[in-house]
Amino acid sequence: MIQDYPESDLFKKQMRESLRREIKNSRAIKIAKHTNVYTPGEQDEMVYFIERGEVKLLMLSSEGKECLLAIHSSGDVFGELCLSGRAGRRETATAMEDTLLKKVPCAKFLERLSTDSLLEGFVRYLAVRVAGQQEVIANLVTVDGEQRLGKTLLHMARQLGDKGPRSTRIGLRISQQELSNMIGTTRPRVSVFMQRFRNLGLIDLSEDHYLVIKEDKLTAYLESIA
Amino acid sequence: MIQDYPESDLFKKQMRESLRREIKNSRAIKIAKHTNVYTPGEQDEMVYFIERGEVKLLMLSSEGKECLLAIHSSGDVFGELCLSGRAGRRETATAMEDTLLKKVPCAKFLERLSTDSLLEGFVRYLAVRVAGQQEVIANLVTVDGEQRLGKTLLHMARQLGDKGPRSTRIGLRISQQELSNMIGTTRPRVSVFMQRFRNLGLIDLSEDHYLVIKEDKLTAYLESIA
DNA sequence: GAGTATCTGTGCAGTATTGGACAATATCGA
DNA sequence: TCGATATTGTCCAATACTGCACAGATACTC
Repeated sequence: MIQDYPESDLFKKQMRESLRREIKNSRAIKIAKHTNVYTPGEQDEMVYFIERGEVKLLMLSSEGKECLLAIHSSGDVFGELCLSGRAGRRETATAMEDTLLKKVPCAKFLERLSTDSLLEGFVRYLAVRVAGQQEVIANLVTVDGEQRLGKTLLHMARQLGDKGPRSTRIGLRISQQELSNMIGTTRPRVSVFMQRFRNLGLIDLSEDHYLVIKEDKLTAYLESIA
Repeated sequence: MIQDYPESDLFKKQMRESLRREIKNSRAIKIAKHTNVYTPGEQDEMVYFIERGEVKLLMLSSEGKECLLAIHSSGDVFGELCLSGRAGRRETATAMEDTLLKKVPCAKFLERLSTDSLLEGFVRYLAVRVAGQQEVIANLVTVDGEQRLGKTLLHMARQLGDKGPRSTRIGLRISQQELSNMIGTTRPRVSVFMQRFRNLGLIDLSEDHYLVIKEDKLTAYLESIA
């Protein structure tokens, strides 16, 4: 089961503050909805910080099928993989809404972490990332589409959701196509599963048509069909 | 396409040396073939260094299906995810052959990296790991079983193989069952694909029955069916 | 070196998934 | 507010995959 990482949340906060010190005088970049921040092969070597908006990371296969790797929202950092030392982006970063970004050269970012004694924290943060991705990989390998969709919804609820007492609302539209590109099935399939979840009361739509996830119920259901 | 990361290789060498300084006086642990180094839930908080042998990391789904996440061989470090700060292992680490390990408490490991000024290098190493896992995820989501098997073989050739002029020999038996647990298909399926690769001369068996991979040909074939 | 366990090749029936298509709905932009 | 665009629900035929089963080949054990 996917869990919260309070230590990592703490670090993200510290990283944010550290980064804000670094970028407070730089101008924010406006990215219009549906436009790219960077594309594969580009060598911008920048780490981005989201002031406002949402950015998704996509990877395209040689046949043009796309995989949605992650959705980042305000306060998040992305593009940090230029730290790997490998030149050239491997993914596309696209704004899902009008977005305000600040950017820092990757070397500067590392320097700043170092001077603020946050390198250990960043190591911890990356270790959490690796662990999380291992879980995603294990899910793709071992469980079926319905289960994967459910877990992905839970994961997004935790990451992007506004937590209520018994449910979590996701204030961002994510199409079935996008969901299918995260879990590796077809869009009609996602439609059927979502329908099923809805009928079972595991998820819901708010009046303003945002997705509401009943975490407890959905978790219980997923365990029951495991 | 999966690529080499020379920077990361350099760091791995440095990390190895640093680690050896830390552990040179500690006794190595013998792990017999097919026995576990650690299992899910265990809280050993250790980072392991492989002196000799091979260790595989497995993750089990609730239904008991297993996912093979990685194979590490001599000179590698594993178990470093205890750095995430989250208590308890999430995977099983199993020796594939009789193996000699040394271990360091995770806090000591971090301390050592810090005193040897290797934290930045470790950040880079982890960034490479995250990037590599993203690629694995994208493959699982976007391409079919044959393609995934091919890419996995190429990946293993680079990671574990003895490179020859035109081919790479993998000096470690990996069963079809294990392969199927890496790529998320069934064993008979892997058998068919392997047969096909063999007939097309993309892979081979050495006289001593080890797997030989013709990287160029296999790469070309995978692109041709993409 | 015989016996046992494991691994591989193969076939097949049943099932799940894909990849269209299309109408109905919801959302966006001017 | 209306028309254009994107998203969703649903269906269906073609196909890919699963989950067996079993014989033959290999590798391991004593």
